[in-house]
Parts: sequence; structure tokens; C-alpha cells
Amino acid sequence: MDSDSLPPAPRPPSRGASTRQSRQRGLSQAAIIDAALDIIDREGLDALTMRTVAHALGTGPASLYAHVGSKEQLIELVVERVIGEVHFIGEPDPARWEEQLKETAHEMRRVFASHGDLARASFGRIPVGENAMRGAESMMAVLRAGGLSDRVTALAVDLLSLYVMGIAYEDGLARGTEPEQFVDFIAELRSYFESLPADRFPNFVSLAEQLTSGDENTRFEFGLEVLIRGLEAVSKNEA
Amino acid sequence: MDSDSLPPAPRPPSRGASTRQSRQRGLSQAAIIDAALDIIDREGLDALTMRTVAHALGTGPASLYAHVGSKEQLIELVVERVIGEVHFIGEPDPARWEEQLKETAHEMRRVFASHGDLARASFGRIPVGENAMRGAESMMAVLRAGGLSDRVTALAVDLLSLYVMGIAYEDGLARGTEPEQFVDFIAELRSYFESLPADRFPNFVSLAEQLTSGDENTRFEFGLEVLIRGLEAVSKNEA
DNA sequence: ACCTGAACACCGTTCAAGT
DNA sequence: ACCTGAACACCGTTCAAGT
Repeated sequence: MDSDSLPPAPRPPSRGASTRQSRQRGLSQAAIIDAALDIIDREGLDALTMRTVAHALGTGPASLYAHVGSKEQLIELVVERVIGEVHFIGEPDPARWEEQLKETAHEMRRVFASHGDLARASFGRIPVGENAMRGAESMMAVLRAGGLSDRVTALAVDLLSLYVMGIAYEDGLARGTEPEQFVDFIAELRSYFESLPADRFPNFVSLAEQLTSGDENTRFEFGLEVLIRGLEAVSKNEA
Repeated sequence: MDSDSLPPAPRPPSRGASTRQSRQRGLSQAAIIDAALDIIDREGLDALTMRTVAHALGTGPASLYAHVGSKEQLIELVVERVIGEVHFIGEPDPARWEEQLKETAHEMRRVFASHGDLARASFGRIPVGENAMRGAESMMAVLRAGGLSDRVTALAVDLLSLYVMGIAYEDGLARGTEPEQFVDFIAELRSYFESLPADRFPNFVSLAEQLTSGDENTRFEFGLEVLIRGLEAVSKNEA
């Protein structure tokens, strides 16, 4: 997974301070990231606290600040680490760019789905870590191999990431509530839609089933299909 | 803006408690929502605190709980109120469904852009308030007028909302930092991309300008175009 | 019924002091 | 250089007590 390190990336304004390194004297940045990710996996993002992380490592919260600039930066590091778990396309195939893009999207969703509601914290960040950069590089390679212009490629990588992380964000929220409770809520929602006054809400009434029946996978698949077909259309139009 | 009230909507699992009404004895739910929105507009979502809201109204935080179940619910009420500012399409025109969808998307973005980073709190919520429902109803009417199937309409209203709110979320983050700082960061980012090792990051290097030049409006417009062209394609395919 | 002060159980972060 | 305890300046929410 490792490779030659990159020059230092610019940091987005007003995020945490810079990182210091420790040379394995009990605590280390890696151990802190591990502990943080473990908490997110098992108890979700809200349970992630400088205090809970410290506790898991047998210290107090103040000790973490020798290895991590802030809680904000710790989350950034966790996200970057998790992006490292995503398998991006290594060899772009011009004939299969749509499939390869879908594969990548599925991979990203799968990985974030395996880490609680971490996607919530990841959303809206401009990721400049090594793993995130490699991922974007791979997506751009696939898009260009598919014949998309420079302009469309640059916009598309952004759009696709927004979509996938948005879905992952919502996935995480749904996972935050008990599955049974969630099913109940959807059922309640359906009968609520059906009970609406038909003169003012004709579409809610007649689409009540459609609106509450699709599972999250078909929603995801649909959006992906729309985006890729849309990219094809926009790209064709440009030429 | 008001109309006959709807039957009580189901509440998503594990959000705030139910609302009590006060009859204008100094404090009221409306006044609390006003104060909260005002704080968000001027200082952003992070400045919204039960304490800051209470302070703006000349009381202590405990007093708010007679009118609002929780902070979570207060935010929900603020979001619902803000959605009320969006002008949705009243008369769907079958010949102009794409334009009408774009108009609605622009309206939503415009309204949320005028309320700090509120979109961040709105994202991922299933909105069941009256205003939100009317908005979704209007979008579905436009989609169906455009000839989209029930299935595609139901999925599309969801997809479009996800996109617009995702963009609005990012808008809000960008607005959180000083404009000058943000420009500097983008410039830094560009030279960082350009300085990357070309053997491992050929696309970042050659697309450095494209990746850092588009302003937020062109990004938004591009995604909207892709989505709508994609919906056309998917819809044609279905028939 | 509404409002309040005080308190509870938390936060992230700093800082002087230790090694 | 790293680690720590204690403290600072906050949170959301509860609850007994007031009117």
C-alpha cells in the first residue's frame, strides 16, 4: 500500500494543525488512528471523542495532542486511512469505462459502509491525502480512457465523488437506527403518503408505494446509471 | 404560505421529542425558530446553541424546552421553515420539464445559500414537513409531466434532492472560510497538483488547471445537466 | 402552563509540570 | 520529546422550584 511519499499537500483553510511524529514510545499516530477507527466501526462517529480514544489507549485526552493536531485532523487521518482500503481500477479499459466507473463507485460505497457512519465526516472534504489522490487519479484515468474531454473528466470525478459520498452518508444514517425501527418508519411513511389529501398531493398518493419500496441498493444503482448515461450524453454533445 | 394542516407525519426514529405549543406568552416556537435562523444566517451552524438562542431571546436555555423538544428538532423546524422560502413550480409544463427541474434546483440552492451552512444540517434528513412535502409534490408533478414513469419519477426526485443538497452542503463549507483564504487555498492546490510526480499522477498534473478552475456555479450547472440528460436516457431506455 | 436557576454529565483544548 | 493531571470554557438536557 505504501509508496514514495508526496510533497506536503496544501491544507484546507482552518482545519487542524500540523502533525508531529512519535517514534513508537507507547503512543503513536498510527495507534491513535486505529483506536479511533475501531470506535467508529463499533459505536459510530458520535461516540468518537478525544476522551474515548484516549481511554481505549489507556491514557488521558491531553496525551493525544502530541501526535494529532486536533480532533478534526484525527478524523481526516481516519478517512484517509479508510480510503486506502478502496480498490481502485489499476488498468483503465477504454471499452469498459462505464463498468469500471461503476466498480469504483461500488467499492467506495462498500468500504465506507463497513465503517459505520464515517462517510458523514468525510463528506464535503477536499481530500489531499496520498490514498485519496491515488483514487482520484485512477478515476480520471478511467474517464479519459473512455474518451471524455479534459473538462468533462475534471467535472465528472468531482460529481461522481459527490454522489457516492452522499449515498454513503445516507447509508450511514440509516445504519444508525435499529433495522427494525427503520422498516417500521418506512411502513409508517407509506401509509402517511397514502393518507394525504389527494387534491393537494396527488403524486404522493399515487406514488406512495414507489416512494417507499426501493431498497438502498436499487436507489444507488439508479443514480449511478443516470450519472453515467448523463456523462455519455454531455460528452457526445460537446464533440 | 399557510394552508390546511396535514395529518401528523410519522417521525423518523430517534429524533427529538414532540412539540408543544405556547400561546404567545413571551416565548413561542416561532420566535425560537426566528432567533435560531438568525444566528445561523449571521454566524453559521456551529454558533447555534441552545444557549445562544436563549440569549438572543433574553432567557436561559432551559426555557426553550417548553416549545421545542430538542436541539435536533429545532434544527428540523428551521429547515422546514427555510424550505418554505423556495419557490417551487406551480404549473408543470410537459414541454419544459427539464427547464422547470433546473429552475427548482436553482431555487433550492439559492435559498440555502442565503442561510449560511444550514444545508449541512438538512442533508440526509427525510423531510416530512408541510413545505418539504409540497416541494417534493411539485417536483414529482414536473417529472411526470415530462413523461417519466412512476418508478423513474420516484427515484429521480430523491436523486435530484440528494444532488442539490449535496452541492448546497459544499457551498456552505466554502462560505465558512474567508473568501480570500479560499482563493489562496485553490491556488496552492493547483501548484501542488502541478508539482506531483508525473509518472504516478499524470492526470493530476495535466488536469491541474481544469481541476482548480471551475467556479462553483459551473460545477453545479454541469451536474444538473448530467443528471437531466441521464434521466432522459434512462427513461428512453425503459420504454 | 410556562418559565427559571442550578446542576449533571459531558465536550475539545491548553498549560504547567513532570520525565 | 513525550506524557500527564488539572483546569478552562464550553455543551445539551433535566429537574425541582417557582408563578
